[in-house]
Amino acid sequence: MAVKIQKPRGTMDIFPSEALIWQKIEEKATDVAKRFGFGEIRTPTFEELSLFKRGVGEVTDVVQKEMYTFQDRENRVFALRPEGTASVVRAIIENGKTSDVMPLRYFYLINCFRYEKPQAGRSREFFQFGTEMFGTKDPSSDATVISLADTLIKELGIKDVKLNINSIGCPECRPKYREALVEYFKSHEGELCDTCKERLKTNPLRVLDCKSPICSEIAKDAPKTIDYLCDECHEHFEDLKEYLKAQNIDYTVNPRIVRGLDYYTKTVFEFICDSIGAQSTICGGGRYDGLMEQLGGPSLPGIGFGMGITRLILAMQASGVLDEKLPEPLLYIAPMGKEAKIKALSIVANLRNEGVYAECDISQRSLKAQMKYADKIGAKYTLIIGDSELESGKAQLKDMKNSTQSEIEIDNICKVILGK
RNA sequence: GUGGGUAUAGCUCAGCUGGUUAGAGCGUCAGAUUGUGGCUCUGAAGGCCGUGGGUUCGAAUCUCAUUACCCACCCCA
Repeated sequence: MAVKIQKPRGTMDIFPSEALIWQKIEEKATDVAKRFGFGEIRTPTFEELSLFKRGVGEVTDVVQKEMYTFQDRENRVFALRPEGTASVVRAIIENGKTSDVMPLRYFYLINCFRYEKPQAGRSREFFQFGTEMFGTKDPSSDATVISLADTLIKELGIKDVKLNINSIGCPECRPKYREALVEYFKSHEGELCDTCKERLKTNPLRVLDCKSPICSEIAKDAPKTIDYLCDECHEHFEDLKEYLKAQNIDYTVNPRIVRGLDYYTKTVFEFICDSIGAQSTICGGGRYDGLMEQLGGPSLPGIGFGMGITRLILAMQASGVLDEKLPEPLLYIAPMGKEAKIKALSIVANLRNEGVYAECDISQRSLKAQMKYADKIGAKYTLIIGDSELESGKAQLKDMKNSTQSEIEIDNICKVILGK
C-alpha cells in the first residue's frame, strides 16, 4: 500500500458544509467594505524577503522566527507573506497609486503564513480579512476604520466582543515613554519572569501584556503610554474617543495593549472575544504613519486592521449563529430507461440554465434508491419518468414534504417548477 | 522554540490487570416479491489498533522513539 500523505502541519482542508461559513464571511466583509468605500486589492502570495524585513520590522518575532522563506532557481530570496499590509504598501508605491484621489482605501481576503506551533485559533496558514487606508491622519479616519470592523463583527452576529484601544505614541514621544517604562521595570527586575527580563532589553513595551500573574501585577502600576503622549498624539487620541462615541461604538481604553508589529504609531486597537480560547484577538490593527516612507514611498499616513477568519468562525460558533445549509434541489428526476434519461437530462439542463438547482439520476440506481437519494439531498419535488409517461406525455410530480402527487405535462415541467 | 494531554472503521467511542479470527452506534452501499423516499428489518464494504523499534511464547494493551492532533506558554489575526 502506498504511504499516506498528510497535509502540512497547521494547515486545513475545508469541505462544502464548512465552506458555506467562509463564503458568508467573505460576502459580508466585501459588502461592508464596499459601504465604507473600500475596494478589493489582490497582491502576490510571496514577496521579496526584504519587503517584510523593512515593513514588519527586522527584530519582530514574525520576521525573525516565523517566516517561510525560500530561494527560487535564480537564488532570489522570497517569503510567503506573514501579513498583508507590507504588500499593499509596496503595490501602492510600485503602481503610482500615491497620485490617486486620497484617501486610498483597500481591503483584501488573503491567506498568510507563519511558522508557529498550532493551537486553538492559530495555524501556520491562516486567513485574514484586512483593510488599509492611506492619505489621512485625521482621527476621524481611525474611527471610521474601527467602525468598519465593528460593523462587520456585529453583522456576523458575534457576541461578547470588546473593543480595546490605546495610543502608543509617535517617534516623537515614544522614546521618552520607553525610558520611563524601562526605569520602572528595572526597579522590579528581580520579580519579573525570565522572558520579561529578556524583553526588558529587547522590547520593553511587551512586558506590559505578559500574562504571568506576577508580571501583570507589576505592569498594573507601570507608567502608561497615554500619560507620555506629546500634544499632537494626545489630541489625536482624545478626538478618536469622541468620534467613536459619536458612532455609538463602545470601547475600553487599555493602556496595556501593545502590538507586535513595528510599524504601528499612535492608535492601536483590538477586538477581543474571550469565549474562543487563549487566542482571543479576532481583530487587531492600528495606525502606521511612517510605513509608506519606510518602504520608499512618499510620506503618507495610514491605518488599518487584520481580522482572523478562523477566529471569526470560532467566535460565531461561540455565539451560536452558524446555521448555513447546503443548497437543496428544487427538482429531482428519476428516469427509468435510456429514453427517459435523455428526457431527464434535457429538462435538468433547461432548469439549470434558468438558474435553478435540479438533479436527475447519474448513477444507474434503482427507483427505490433514487427516491432515497432524492430524500437525502432534500429535493422539494421529484418526477418519475418511465415508458408509460413518455408515451402519454404526462407524469406525476411528487411533493416530497407532504407526499402529494399531481399530474403534469412533461413538456410543461420547466414552467411548472419555475412557478413553484 | 518550551510544557501537558491524546492517537482503535468515514464520524463518536468500547476493548477488564497483555491471551486465539478486533467490537458497537451513526454514516455509506445493496436488499426486504418485479415502478415511489422518511420508520423498521437484513446484509455488505470499511481497521496491519498513527508510524518504527524494544520487552514477551504471545502486544491495540507494557516500554522507547517519531509524526500528527488538542490545550497552554510564547507570539499574533
